[in-house]
Amino acid sequence: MSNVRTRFAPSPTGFFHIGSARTALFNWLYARHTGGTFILRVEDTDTARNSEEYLRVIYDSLRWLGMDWDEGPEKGGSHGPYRQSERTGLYREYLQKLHDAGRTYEKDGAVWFRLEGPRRTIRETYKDGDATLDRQVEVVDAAPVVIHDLIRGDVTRAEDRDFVLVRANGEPGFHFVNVVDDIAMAITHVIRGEDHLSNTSKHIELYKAFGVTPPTFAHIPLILKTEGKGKMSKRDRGALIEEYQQRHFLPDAVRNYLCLLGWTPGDGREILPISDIIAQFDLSDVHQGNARFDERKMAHINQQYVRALPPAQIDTKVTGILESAGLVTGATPPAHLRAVLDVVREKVGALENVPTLFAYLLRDDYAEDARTLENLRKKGDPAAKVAALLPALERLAGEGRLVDGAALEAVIGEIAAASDEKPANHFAALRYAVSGLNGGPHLHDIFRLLGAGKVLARLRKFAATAAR
RNA sequence: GUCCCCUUCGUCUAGCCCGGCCUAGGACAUCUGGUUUUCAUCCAGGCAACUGGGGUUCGAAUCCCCAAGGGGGCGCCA
Repeated sequence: MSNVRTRFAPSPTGFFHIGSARTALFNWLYARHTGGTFILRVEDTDTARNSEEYLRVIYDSLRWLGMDWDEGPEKGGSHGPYRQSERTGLYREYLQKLHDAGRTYEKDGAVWFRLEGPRRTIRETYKDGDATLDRQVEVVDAAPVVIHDLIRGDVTRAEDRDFVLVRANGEPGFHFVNVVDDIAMAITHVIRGEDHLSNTSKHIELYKAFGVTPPTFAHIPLILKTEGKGKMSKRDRGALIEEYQQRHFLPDAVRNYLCLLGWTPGDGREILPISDIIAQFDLSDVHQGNARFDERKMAHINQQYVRALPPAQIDTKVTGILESAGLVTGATPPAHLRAVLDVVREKVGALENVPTLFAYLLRDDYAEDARTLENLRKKGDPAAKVAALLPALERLAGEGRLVDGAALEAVIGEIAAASDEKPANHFAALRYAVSGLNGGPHLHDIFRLLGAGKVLARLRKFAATAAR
């Protein structure tokens, strides 16, 4: 055990952003690495965007990614309550301290924090989105403060304007509650996104006003859009953790990838168990530059994790996915399901593709890939090929040898040779006729799983589409 | 506009702190070949970077300065 106390302090917004997940992760990792305490605190001061449902999203996402908290909502702890909406008494108390120290004043119904230093009024242009505003503002020549940052070293910055502590509607503002709670919860390390770095001088001013030594800071790099300008926003593809849950990514894989965004394991491995990551993780090794999100790399890592899964676990996951896609029901014969799983297991990469890749084994109405058909037609009408093969295959079926790979190969080779073509095209035509796809398990495996009746029915149906 | 942070292959990065072992390494992506009569996997190989300019030094990706570029803050959002 150590005295390290980190916290993740999200506000309930209804979604869980990948940047938030990574911030939570680094806090969690550092706490686990040091044997410290990881605290979850919900910053729900903005009552307008607050609901129980939104809180669930946070809890579920954290748990899905395997980040357990030692103190926080649904867990308790000695520094609670852990929802800011339940801590108003504390904020009143701390506001009084600032008031008594003469560091507050009221303006437009809000309570402001008074910076110390000479004041003057300036006129400035300020960019707000696309608009450029021209405004008058009172600035303060406050003494610069130093932010001790484990990732960026000492950062010196002078805050130059007063800020709101309590809004006119009575709700305390972010900077104020954030600092008060970090003090009250005895947070030792504040690990957050670099977008907070400039605001940290406000926080240092508050710590000074309270007469409290600030915690150690660690401002981690941001996650940028895959393409284009700026950081990942919730509208970007891949920005929300929910998406990965829905797409059946493995949480361990997502978490592993997130670790790689802004940090590199010292031993050179990229894919490694969380216990090894915890052992190696340190804030001083976190990068300074922002990282671009790359879903392809995450997909690759995910695939590695899927392939490393024990067969029984793959089966369980695949079955669940097939069930939720309506492909496997109570009516599905268990023996058939087992046989399907045996071939799926060998072929599976991304779990999200399982339904589209294997529907034809479980149902007669399945999607056919138009591009595959198009490509096949470039090498001659595939339906004509199937029609040419049909009599021989029917004969094979009659002998019960349709699933015999060698026999199948011999028959197809013979017919192909007769028309002076490569057998591969005939294989592809048959495959398309029974699966609507251009790849998958061995043809004789597909035939075996479908059974001669279905195979011949599908072949006849497809052969009938041959141009005359 | 202003303040703060950052800058190695297309992307994530190793190396940088403690200059020479860097002909700059790995991974993803991509391309080529092999395995698989398919697809996926797997294997082998290729393409590809020290932002620019000054300095310091016998020697700089590594140290210093400037510029440019990127990111973020400047809200009675968090």
